[in-house]
Amino acid sequence: MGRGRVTLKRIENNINRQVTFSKRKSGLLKKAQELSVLCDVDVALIVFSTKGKLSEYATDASCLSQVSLLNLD
Amino acid sequence: MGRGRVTLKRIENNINRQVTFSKRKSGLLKKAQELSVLCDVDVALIVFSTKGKLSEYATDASCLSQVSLLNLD
DNA sequence: AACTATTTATAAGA
DNA sequence: TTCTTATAAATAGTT
Repeated sequence: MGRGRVTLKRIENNINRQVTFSKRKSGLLKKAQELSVLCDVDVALIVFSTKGKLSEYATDASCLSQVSLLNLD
Repeated sequence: MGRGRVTLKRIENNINRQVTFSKRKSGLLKKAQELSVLCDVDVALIVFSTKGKLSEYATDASCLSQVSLLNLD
């Protein structure tokens, strides 16, 4: 999307990678929420960074609490 | 997207809900994979249906194997 | 952090 | 239900 086509390859520039991460993480969370509401299903999504869990989303609280535990190891 | 705007509300028509579920699940999985590759992070995504786990995705195999176990309860 | 040109996703339709 | 197409939504590069 945007001004150029996406190349499925690690973004080497640290700044650009961080910016893209922030933008796309938001988009992914939104899409997950939409799928859940529109189709009446539970969704669990966890995005890790090299330093640990950064973001999570789930429609079912109990499911999320269980999934979250995975990152505590 | 598409021919009309999205209304964040459960799709009541069963056929339409199934079709939308199939399309959007694919899109969500693709986006999750892209985020992982572009930004070099691990992502775990699970989509449940009322009848059980339907789809999963994770960049880290060990993470996925653990997450998958959650649905066996 | 905002903007906007374009790409991508997708709601309807065939 | 797989393919097409018009259009909404996401977003890459820019400011």
